Amino acid sequence: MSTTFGKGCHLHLIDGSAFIFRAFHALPPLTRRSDGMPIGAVSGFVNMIWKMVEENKGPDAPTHVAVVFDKGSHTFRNDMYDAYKANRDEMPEDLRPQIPLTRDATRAFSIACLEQEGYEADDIIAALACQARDAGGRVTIISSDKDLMQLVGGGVEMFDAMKNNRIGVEEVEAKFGVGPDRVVDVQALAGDSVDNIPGAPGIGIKTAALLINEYGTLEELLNRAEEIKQPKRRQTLIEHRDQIELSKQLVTLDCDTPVEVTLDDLEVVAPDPDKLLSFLQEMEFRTVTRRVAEALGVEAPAIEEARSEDMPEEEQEQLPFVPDDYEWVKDAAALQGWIDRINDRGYVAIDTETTGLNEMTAALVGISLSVEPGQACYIPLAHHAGNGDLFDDGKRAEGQIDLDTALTMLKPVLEDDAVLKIGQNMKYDAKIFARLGVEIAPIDDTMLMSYAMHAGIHGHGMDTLSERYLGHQPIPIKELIGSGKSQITFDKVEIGEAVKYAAEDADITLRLWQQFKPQLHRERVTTVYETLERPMVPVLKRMEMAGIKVDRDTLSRMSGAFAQKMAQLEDEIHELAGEKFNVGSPSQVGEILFERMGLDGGKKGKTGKYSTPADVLEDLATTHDLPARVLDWRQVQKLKSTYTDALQTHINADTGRVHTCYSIAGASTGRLASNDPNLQNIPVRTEEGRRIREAFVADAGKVLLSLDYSQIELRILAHIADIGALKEAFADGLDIHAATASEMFNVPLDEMTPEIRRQAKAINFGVIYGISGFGLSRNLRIPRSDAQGFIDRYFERFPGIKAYMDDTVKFAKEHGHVSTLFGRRINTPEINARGPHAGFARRAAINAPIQGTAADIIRRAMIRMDAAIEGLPARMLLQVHDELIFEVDAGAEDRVIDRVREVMEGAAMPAVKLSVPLVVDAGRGANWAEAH
DNA sequence: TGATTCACG
DNA sequence: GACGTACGTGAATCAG
Repeated sequence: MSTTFGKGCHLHLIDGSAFIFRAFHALPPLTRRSDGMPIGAVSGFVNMIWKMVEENKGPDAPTHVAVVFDKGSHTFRNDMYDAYKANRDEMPEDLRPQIPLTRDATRAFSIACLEQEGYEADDIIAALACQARDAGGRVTIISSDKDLMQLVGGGVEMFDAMKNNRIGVEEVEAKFGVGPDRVVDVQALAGDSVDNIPGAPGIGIKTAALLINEYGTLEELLNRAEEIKQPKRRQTLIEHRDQIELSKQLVTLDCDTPVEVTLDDLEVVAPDPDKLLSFLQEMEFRTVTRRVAEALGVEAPAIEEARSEDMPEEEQEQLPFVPDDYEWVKDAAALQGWIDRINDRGYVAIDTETTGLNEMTAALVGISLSVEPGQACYIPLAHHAGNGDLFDDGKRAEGQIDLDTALTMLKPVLEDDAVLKIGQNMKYDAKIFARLGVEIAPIDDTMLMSYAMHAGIHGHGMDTLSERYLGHQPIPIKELIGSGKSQITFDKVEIGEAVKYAAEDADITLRLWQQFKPQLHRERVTTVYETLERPMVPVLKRMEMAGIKVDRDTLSRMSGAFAQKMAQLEDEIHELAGEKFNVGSPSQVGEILFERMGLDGGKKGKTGKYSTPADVLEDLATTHDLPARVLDWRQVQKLKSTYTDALQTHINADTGRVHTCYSIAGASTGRLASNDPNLQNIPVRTEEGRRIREAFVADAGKVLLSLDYSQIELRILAHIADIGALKEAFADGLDIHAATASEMFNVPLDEMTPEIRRQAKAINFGVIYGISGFGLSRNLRIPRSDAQGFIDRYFERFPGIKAYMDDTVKFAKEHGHVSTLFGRRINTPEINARGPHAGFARRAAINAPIQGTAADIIRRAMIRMDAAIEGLPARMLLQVHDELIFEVDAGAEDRVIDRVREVMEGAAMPAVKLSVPLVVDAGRGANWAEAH
């Protein structure tokens, strides 16, 4: 059995200590039910280890594996430098007792568990990685710690398990600006605040990389420090030479660290089910116990517990999933049996299978139902006998009910007010049924329930929810229909297989519903679900099915013109460059600009390629023609490919209209998202782009109306943060940006200049986004210190803003979420993270209540709109975050505008009484360009 | 498939 | 003291 480590072997070294800290900080505090012992970090650690085990089963599976931990707080580095890691916080009280348990967990998985007094995990990892590499094997270090990046190369790479990123030589170069072999030199110069490595004061990674690349090595640099031109750098390097050399010693990992094991000791061993499961049972990890047992093919041990009200549902015992138990409904009698059961119950989980993802064109293939966990059926309606290949004669498969018969039988139940229909993403099924003349109602939707509770934590697709809350991975659709070119439609799937897949979906949906329903109350989001999520389903269903008329000829003409212009620009660009290249390739553009032409400002991205975003090209365009032409080319190319070409393909053959699909649970803030096609990003900011809106037209004899909220987010900010000056300006109907400018810069309104107003406008927007001096300076293209000055002044004049920001962040840190004025919850799981994403999470938390409240308001307006315009010859077609588009009979415009405006302006009431007025602007025209 | 770029609010 | 930063989306394209 035992082999000697060598060529063909693959060693996985898991940075256990890093795993534990990430688990501890990423997860909510969790305690063992029987005795209250904190076990959140152990749980996260176990899940991560299990994930590594499960995900590394392929041909690239490790042959050897170890989890490596830090041991003790005193290492040989402290002897060299007593301030080493001195700024580390004490280990949190809740974490300390969990440390030994993570060792137990590792051993329970039958994985080697390594730690050595006086050494850090990094040292052991380094020694083993070197040994394995030298023996001709491959090594993957599972960690994202930059201190380990020096080891990369020559068969050693890293893997960031959180981000699922491989870290190879290129990634290291992207981070440090030098190869792995010189990483320690850069680290020695740049230092590290986290580990308290001093480095050279005033020198960061960028500068360090620059110096090392120029001089080759740190030693060479220090020896020739006198030659450095910049006086400050020269002085720093000479003065702090000792400190820099010490830093290098501190960060350097030693391949010769004595380790107490050999590589052969680390050979992968299959876990012993008894040992592993009894550990998991002892920890009382229900979900992972079940999952592991399932994977190992043994029965999960029971975990004793008293079912109690406050116990999270996801931890409760549940029935296994047994695909063979699902029923294939072959005739009307069997279907009647299910209908009787549904009527008895008063509810049913339902799912439809169709030939495609587009509800406007897909055909119904079958329906699945479930009324009790574990019990579900599939009613095939339009399956083919063959599999779509050459020998397929297109015959109907046996054992199916006729579609009309089935629908006639089901329609009374599906439309019965007394029977609740439960689905996952019900808008989809409701649209399919609507096309067949069935108006399904009332409904519940597990996707929307999850969204009300878990927005910001994870997605809300069925696979995610099932894995997370039922501990069960559903049969992947790919196993039935394949993927890519050879993909088949569901009607070609053999019915026996379809039953297992489709009925399972109904089963899962029902189980999720049973779990989520009481949770909504506990999480205090029932009102959000019932007033802001669920009612959107019929509203959006109608809008999407209505679609908007798009004139193909207009688009086609524009495409032609754009093609000509692109060709012309391309010639000019090649001429200017003196060679032909792909203008559509940012990296090739970068090479031309920054290498051939030798322009400054070239930045490389993660992939080591030049990056050439518009703002960079704009700067270059002031002095050169080529970047200006590239910008022009890109604009035209965007308009053509994304809009004038692509939109034509979305025109429905039957209706002649474009039917977008809104995702209700897509954006974490409560906004809708529009896709296939996205009609929320049709150009408007440039004259050329705006003309695309001319292709969105009203039907004959009709007119398009556009009504949009004026400055809704700033108004909400003024209300929430209670800014008197802003509220007064809104109440008086002033130009808000001019009023802000006036207040900030002491300029009377009648002396306001466009430039000053522009700056105030940028600040107003910046505040909504969680402003920073850097961001504002880049936006306004002014020095950072000036930008910071503006912000300081803004906070001084409107102190409520700063208070709002601080309070919001504080709330998020304490509760893990923020809320809108209407109670919508946006979770902020990253808010307590450290490192670069901390800033993102902070700004997102500041923005979410504002953006989310605006989203809630327009949702409320949309939900009331159908009743409000009933009897008027008008249909609501589109929503673009703060704008609604209607199609109305010519002549009815004024009446509709009055009614719609009233609903929109009063949409917050009565739930929230805003202290600022909401104002709605209206436009009308034969097309969207005119109406806007 | 991920990175880059750019369209919108 | 340095680092990297506006918030939220979807889609097309390049390149590996």
